[in-house]
Formats: sequence, C-alpha cells, structure tokens
Amino acid sequence: MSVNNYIPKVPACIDCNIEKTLNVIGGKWAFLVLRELFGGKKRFGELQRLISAVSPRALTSTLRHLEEQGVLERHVFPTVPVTVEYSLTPKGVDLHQILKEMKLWAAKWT
Amino acid sequence: MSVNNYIPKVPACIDCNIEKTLNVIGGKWAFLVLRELFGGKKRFGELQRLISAVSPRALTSTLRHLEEQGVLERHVFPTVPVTVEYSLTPKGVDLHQILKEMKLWAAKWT
DNA sequence: CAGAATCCAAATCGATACTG
DNA sequence: CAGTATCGATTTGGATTCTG
Repeated sequence: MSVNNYIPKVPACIDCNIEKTLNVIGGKWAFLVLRELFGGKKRFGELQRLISAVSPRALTSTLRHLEEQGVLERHVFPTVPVTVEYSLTPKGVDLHQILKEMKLWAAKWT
Repeated sequence: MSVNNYIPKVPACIDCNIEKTLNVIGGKWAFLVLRELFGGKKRFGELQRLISAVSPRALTSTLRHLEEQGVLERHVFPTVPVTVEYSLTPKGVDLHQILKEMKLWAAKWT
C-alpha cells in the first residue's frame, strides 16, 4: 500500500474550499495527466511515454489519487497482457476551464 | 537563508506553462495569503492571525516566494518597531479569477 | 513587530528491480 | 502491459528560540 501520493495536503479553508480543488490539481504530476486526458482516454503506458519524466510509481500514485477524487475512471480489459484505460469523468472534464485559465495567466505574465 | 519555500516544484510542461501558475498558487499556504490580500493590504502579524495554523517561518517563506514571483509587494515603514505591509501587484490581482473558478469547482462537485 | 536561525522528525521522491 | 516492492537520499515542516 502506497503512502505517498505525490499530492500536497494544503490546509483547509473554512469558507472557501479552494483547498479541495488544489488537492486535486495541485500535485506534482496531476495537471500533466489531466492535460493528456482532456484529449481523450489513454493507457498507462501511453501516459508514461507522454509524460516523459514520470516514474511508474509516481504515475500509479497520481492516477489512484485522481480516481479516488472521482475525476477519472480506470477501465481494465482482461486481455493478455492486461489492458488498462484511463478517462475523465464529467467532474474531471470540468477542470479544463481552470487549467485553461492557468495557462492564460502564465502566458500573460511571463 | 531559507532552503524551504513551501512551494512545490512541478515539472515543466513544454507547451502549456501551467506549471508556472502552479508554482505560484500551488503551495501549501500561497492561496490563503492571496485570498486575504484580495481584500486589501495586510501586515505580517495580521496575516499570521488570519491564517491560523501558519508558523512565522512558513509565512515568511511564502511571502518571499510570492514577492519573487512578482505577485505581491513588500513595503517597509521605518517606524519603531518596524511596520511591514504586503499588497498585491496587478499580476497578483489577476489571479483572483483563477481562485474563484477553483472555489466554484469545489462547490459544484462536493 | 517582523522576522531569522537552528534542530530534528517525518514525509517524500526517484531509481531500480521484480511480478501476474 | 501495468503495475508493486523496496531502499536510501533528499526535502520538508513544525516547534522553539533569538534579535534589530
């Protein structure tokens, strides 16, 4: 059982709840995974290739965390060898707007 | 010299730059500080009281980091004892939209 | 008041090797 | 293919104490 999920634990903010969003997208790898999945479902190996510096351990942990948060789904196909696909849920798709805003801000203020 | 800045170092994303925004708001305390400053300038001690669980060390580190990123300004008044005020720059004010979206997402999907 | 310095426990991370 | 296990190195972070 992994203890490390590569996700920051930010303090709770009683009347704003921003920490909940941050705990989903604020991790080291989460936004890179989400970004790939906005383009459609991907397999574990694909994600590993697309996100060049990620170790299998970090990727697994990130995917599990995002799954627990309900922003992506994991589908296992009983082929040999096994095939696993990850895709966004509506909750995950809904993060696209935020990520786009973050991209715009970065572009504007570089 | 502090080595620890309470800010995550996320991997670079060649064609999206989202990591630049995340390195500003993605830290453990940054969003809480920004949130207070959207309401106007604040002194060190005020921030410390408003953000209940923050230690002086963490607050200092966060403020310095945000200052380096150009999202807030530090003004020192040579009173006795010294008075220090922090306020957002236009670059910092421009983060408000993103934080609001994050709050909305959290509210929508709880 | 606004922080800087120090100490040290705990969490985290990456690399590597291994498996159903 | 899609992970899991293990390990050591590094980072982190909170508490505490001190100062111009």
